Amino acid sequence: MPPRPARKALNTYHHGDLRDALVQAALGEVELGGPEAISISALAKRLGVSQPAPYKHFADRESLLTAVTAEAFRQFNAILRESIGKPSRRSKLSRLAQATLDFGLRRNGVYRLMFASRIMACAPKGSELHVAAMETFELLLESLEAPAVGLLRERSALQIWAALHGVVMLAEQGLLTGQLANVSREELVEDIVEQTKLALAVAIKAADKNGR
Amino acid sequence: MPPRPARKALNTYHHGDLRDALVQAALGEVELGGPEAISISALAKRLGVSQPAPYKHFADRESLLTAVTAEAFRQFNAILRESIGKPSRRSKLSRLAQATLDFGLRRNGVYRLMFASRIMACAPKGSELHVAAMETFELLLESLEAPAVGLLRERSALQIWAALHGVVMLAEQGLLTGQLANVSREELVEDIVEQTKLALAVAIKAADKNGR
DNA sequence: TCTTCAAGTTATATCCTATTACATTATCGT
DNA sequence: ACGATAATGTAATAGGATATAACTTGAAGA
Repeated sequence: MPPRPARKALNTYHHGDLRDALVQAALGEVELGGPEAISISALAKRLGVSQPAPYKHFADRESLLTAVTAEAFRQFNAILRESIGKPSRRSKLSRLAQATLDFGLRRNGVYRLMFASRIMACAPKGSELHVAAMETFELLLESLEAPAVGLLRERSALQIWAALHGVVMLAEQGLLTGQLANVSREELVEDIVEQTKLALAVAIKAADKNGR
Repeated sequence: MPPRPARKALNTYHHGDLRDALVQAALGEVELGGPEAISISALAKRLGVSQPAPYKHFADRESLLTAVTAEAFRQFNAILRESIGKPSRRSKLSRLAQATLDFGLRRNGVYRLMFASRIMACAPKGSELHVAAMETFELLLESLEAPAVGLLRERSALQIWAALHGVVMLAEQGLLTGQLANVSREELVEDIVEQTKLALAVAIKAADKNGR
């Protein structure tokens, strides 16, 4: 029997949905072993097609990685949207931050592909990938429930975003040692959220004072 | 003539200092193309030795990467030490932060190797690499000129460290768009430093109030 | 129906990692 | 000084990955 039911072709010759199957399978590999774990030929074997078949859908390994990264961002965005949406006693920002931490630690291979590979750096503005990544930042801005607007708002968002990344990276790399090892990551993230809110409040007060 | 003067052997057969030459050459490759740019055989060719020669010094590609990463940390530490040391009107913390930003953007391939590859995650405690990385954190703690001690001090250090990483990553990946694109990275880093100091001051005051 | 094109196939070139067996030089004990 | 031995090279080769070229199959529209 064919390795995948396929959407159209039930005969063995045409897979029917190879492009999508490749992206999904690759995402699975990345989840375990990070970006460098993706092997075109291994994926082809796993999906029951010949080794060069993937090249009908992706020009090279890099372009497959790009598609996989874009898909990862879409999945991440869906998770963030859900975390913001559900009612809770905690703030939207706090929920988004915790969801990011969770994603970053649980699916660290994927996270590294998204935020720490050179794939993103090569994505031109307006590309599928760049759009998906920008949407993530939009969600962050949305979750920042504060009266700040414009640059001040973006700066605050950036700072919390940056701090979050850092915690995920450092935690994953075993650099949270010393007394920090005894503090839960959730607590650290809450610290960051609170600190950002505090700084933002101070900045807004200062801006008001100048404004009147 | 031999490609490198070598320390001892002037004959062509023995390179004389291949291990170190490999690490240095690899560091150069990483600087341009990131961790995945390292190729054992390319390095061997570049250094004028046979392709399997490097395997006399490193068991496999990964173990070369580990040595390169450790060397990168030592170089980074030297830069940080210098930045802290030289007199300036700015605070030690600010100088260290700016030096980190500069390193992260200018030598981004190396930076990614240090903070965004899975190499660090595999380094056992006490290894050459882990020791070098811990020293970096020590320097950060040292630069944090504040009366805070113990956990509070470490938490503050972590937060500033995390935020710094985030800015470097996001900047490198072209995610500083919108109005943020018009703000210099140096300014963003200064924001982070100031914010951390503010939060720390608040925390210390709170701790004092509880303590008396 | 017949032509055409997207999506497969086999075969092959090239590059890289890694191992094995062998060669050469450095070092150190006697 | 000399000779054994370890360290550090080389050549040959296996195995796996990316990528391309040329051919094949079947789906879908004129």
